[in-house]
Amino acid sequence: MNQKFLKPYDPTATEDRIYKLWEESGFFNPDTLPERNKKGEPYSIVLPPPNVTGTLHMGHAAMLAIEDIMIRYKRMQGFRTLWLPGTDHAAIATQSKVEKELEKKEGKRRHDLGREEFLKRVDTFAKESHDTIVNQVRKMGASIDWSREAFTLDERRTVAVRTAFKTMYDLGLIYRGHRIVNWDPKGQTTISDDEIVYEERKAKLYTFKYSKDFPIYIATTRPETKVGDVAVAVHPDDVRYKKYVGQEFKLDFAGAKLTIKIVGDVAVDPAFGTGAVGVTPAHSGTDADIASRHGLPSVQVIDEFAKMTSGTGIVAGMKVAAAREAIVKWLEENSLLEKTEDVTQNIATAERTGGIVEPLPKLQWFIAVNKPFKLAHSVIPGIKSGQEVTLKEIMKKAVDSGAIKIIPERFDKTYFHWIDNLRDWCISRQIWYGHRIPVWYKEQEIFVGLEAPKGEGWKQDEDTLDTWFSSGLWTFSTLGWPEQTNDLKVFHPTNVLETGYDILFFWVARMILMTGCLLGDIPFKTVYLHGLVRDGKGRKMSKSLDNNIDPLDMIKKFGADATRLSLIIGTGPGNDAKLSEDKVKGYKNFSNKIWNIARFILSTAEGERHQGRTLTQIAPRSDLGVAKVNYDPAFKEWSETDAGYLKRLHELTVEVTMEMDEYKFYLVGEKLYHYVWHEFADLILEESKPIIAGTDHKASVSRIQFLLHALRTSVALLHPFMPFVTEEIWGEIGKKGRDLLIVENWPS
RNA sequence: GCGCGAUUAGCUCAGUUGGUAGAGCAACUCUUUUACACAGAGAAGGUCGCAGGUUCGAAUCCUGCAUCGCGCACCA
Repeated sequence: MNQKFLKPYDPTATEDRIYKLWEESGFFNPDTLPERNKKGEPYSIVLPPPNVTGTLHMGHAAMLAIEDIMIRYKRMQGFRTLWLPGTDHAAIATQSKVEKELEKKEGKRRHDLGREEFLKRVDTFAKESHDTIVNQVRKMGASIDWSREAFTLDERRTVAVRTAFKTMYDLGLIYRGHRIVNWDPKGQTTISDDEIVYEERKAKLYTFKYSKDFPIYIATTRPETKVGDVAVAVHPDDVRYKKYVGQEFKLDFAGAKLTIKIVGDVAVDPAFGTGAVGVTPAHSGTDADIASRHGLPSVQVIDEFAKMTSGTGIVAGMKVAAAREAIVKWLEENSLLEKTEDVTQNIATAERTGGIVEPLPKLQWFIAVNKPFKLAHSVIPGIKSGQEVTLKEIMKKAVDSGAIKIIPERFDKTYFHWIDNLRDWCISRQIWYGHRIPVWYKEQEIFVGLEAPKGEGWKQDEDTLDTWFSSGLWTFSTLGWPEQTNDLKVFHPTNVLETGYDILFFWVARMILMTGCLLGDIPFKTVYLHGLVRDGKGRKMSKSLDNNIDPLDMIKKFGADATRLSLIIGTGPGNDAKLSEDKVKGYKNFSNKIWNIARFILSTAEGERHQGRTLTQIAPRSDLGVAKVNYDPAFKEWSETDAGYLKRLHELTVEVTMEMDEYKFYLVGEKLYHYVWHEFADLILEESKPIIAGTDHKASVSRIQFLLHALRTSVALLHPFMPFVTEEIWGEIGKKGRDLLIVENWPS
C-alpha cells in the first residue's frame, strides 16, 4: 500500500498533480478521447463566459461544479464530450471598472486618454483578469477543453458579430431609429430595459396647474419635466374634462413658453391623481406614445448630463434635482400648487453604475422583435423554412414546442411573460469597450458590412454593441460560425446550458433569439438554471457586508472536492443556496472518510492471499457493473450476506443513474454520501472486521472481494462530484497501467 | 396590479404518482493501544405556516388567508 494512505487525505498535495495528469491525458478534448468516446454520441456544453472584471465568486464555483458533474458523468458513460470555455468582455461592466481605477489612481477620465489609449488599458486589465479566472477554473477541477477557448471580443468572434449584424440588418431586423431610450447619465450611455433595476423610494406627488387661467389640475412627481409639456391627456370618456378636449392653451410656465393641447387618450387612468396627465413626449415612453397618437411635437428639456436645456425659463442650466425644487417654489409663489402628497415610487436606476435613468429621445440602433420576416431555413418545431415569423414568435416557439426544456419548469412562465412584455431591443451603447458597430457613414450614404468600405471619407459609427449581442451568439460563435466547421456540425445545438436564473432574460432568451434568427435552430436542448449562492444566514454575498466567501480560499482550506460537494448538496435547481464554511468543512471530513475506507480495504486486501496472489491483484479494475462481476472463478460464490450487499449496491447504482439523468445532483450527492459513510463504512466495514479476522477463509475472501468492488463502485459514482480524491484512490485500487478514472465506465 | 417561489427537527434541506414524517450539521451521553477523533456507538428532537374542503387516509390534491423572498408591469 502506498505510504501516503497512512496520513490524512491532503487535497493541496494532490489536486494540482491530478489536474495535470488529466490535462496531459488529452481527455478534456473530444478529439483525443479514448476510442469508445470518439465513437460515442456527442455531448456538449459551452461555459457561460465569466466577465473579465476580476475574479470568480461562489456563484461561478457552483456553475463550474454542476457543469463538470454533467460532463464527467457523460464522459464516463462513453459520450463524445465537449465542454468549451471562454470569457466575456462584458462591455459596460469592464469599462466602468477600469474607469473607476483610472479615476482613483491617476485622477483621469477616459476622455483624457482618448479612445485608443483607453482601450489599451482595458485590454491589459482584461488580460490579467482572464488569467486569474482561468487559474480559478482549473483549481475547481473543471474538465474543460482549453484548446477551444474563446473570448467574446477576439478575432473570430468579431467576424461572427459583424456577420450577425449584417445579416439581421439585411433582413430588416436591425434598424436605426430616433426613440425614447433609457439614458444613464452616470455611465453616459443608453442601456436596455433589462439593465434597469427598480428601486423603491419615497417621492412627492405634486398637484398643480400650469397657470391661473388653465382649467385642469395635473399631478406629477417630476415638476421639472413639465417645462417640456405639449399636452394634457384625459380619458376620452371622463365627464369632468370632456368639454376641454381639442382646446389649445398658450401659456407661460416658470418662464417657459408652452403650447398645451387637451387630448383624449385611453391610456389615461381617470382614477389616478386628478385623472389628467401632463404629456412630456421627450422624457417619458408612455407620453411619447400618446404624443405620436395625436401628432404632437416633442420638446427635449433635459440633456445627457441630466441638466435642463436652454429655453426652459427659470430652470435653464440647472441640474434636474435643483430644477425640481425651483419649479415647486415657483408654483407655491404663484399659488398654483394645490397639494403635495407622499408616495412611494419605483425609480429606474442603471444596473452597473447606479445612476438614475433618464428617458431621452435619441438616435440608436434597435432589434425589431415584432417585425415579420422570412426565416429562410428552420428546424425549429412549428416553424417551417421560408415561413414569415417575428423574433418574438421564434423565442416562444422554441420553448413551447418542447424543443427547449427549462429546468426547473416553473421558469417557463417567467420566460413567456417576459416575451409578452418585450419591446424592441436597443443594442447601441455610447461606450468604447466592445464591438464597434459595423456601420460606416459618408454624407447621406450608409454602409453595413464586415470591413470598412473602400474609398475616402467613410466614418465608422462611434457606438459599440450591447455586450449581450455577442454573448447571444455564444453557442455557435465558439464553434466557428459563420464558417461551417466540423465542430458546428457535431456539437450544435449544445445539450445543456447551465446558468443562473438571474440571466434568463439577459442571456438565455437572447441566445434563443439569435440562434433562431441566424441558424433557424435552437442553441441548446436543456436549460438548467441554478440559484444564487448566499451566505450562511441567507444574505447576498457583498463587499459592503464583507460576507464574501472566496472559492480559492475554501479550496485551499478544505480542497476542491469538498468545495464542490458543499455547493451541490442541499441545492435544487432554481433555488438559492446557503453556504457556510462549516458546510465545506463537513465535506472535507467526507473526503478523508473515503480516504480511510480505501486505506482499510487496501491494507486488508493486501494481507489476504489466495493462490499466492493478493486480492488486489486478482480483482480486475474495470469490473464495476454487478452484472459484469467476473472475479476469479474460485470466488464466484458470494456469501449470502455479500450477495445481498451486492444487490443493494446495484440498486443504488440504478437509482442514482436515473437521478443523474433527471439532473437531481443534490439527491445523488446526498445518497452517495449517505451510502458510503453510514452504510458502507459504519455497517459493512465494521461488520467485516471479525469476518476477516476469523477462520472461515471462504467468507473472508468473499467479503474482501465485495469491499474492493464496493470501493471501486463508490469511487466511480462519486467521481463527477469529487474528481480529485476519487482519481487519487483509483490509482491504487486496481491493475496498473489502465486508464484514468475520468474515462472509466460509469457503473451499471 | 399580474405572476412565481418558500414556509417540515435548533440550523440547512429532502420527501417522486396521497398510505403512520427523513438526511446532514449542531447540541446531548458514552467510547481513545480501533481504517479514520477530519472518528465510532447511543439516545433525543417535528400537532409538516394558519383555516377550511376532497378522501377510508393529506406534508403531498383543492380553496382562502398570513408571513418572507423574487420576477414583470405601472409608476402622471
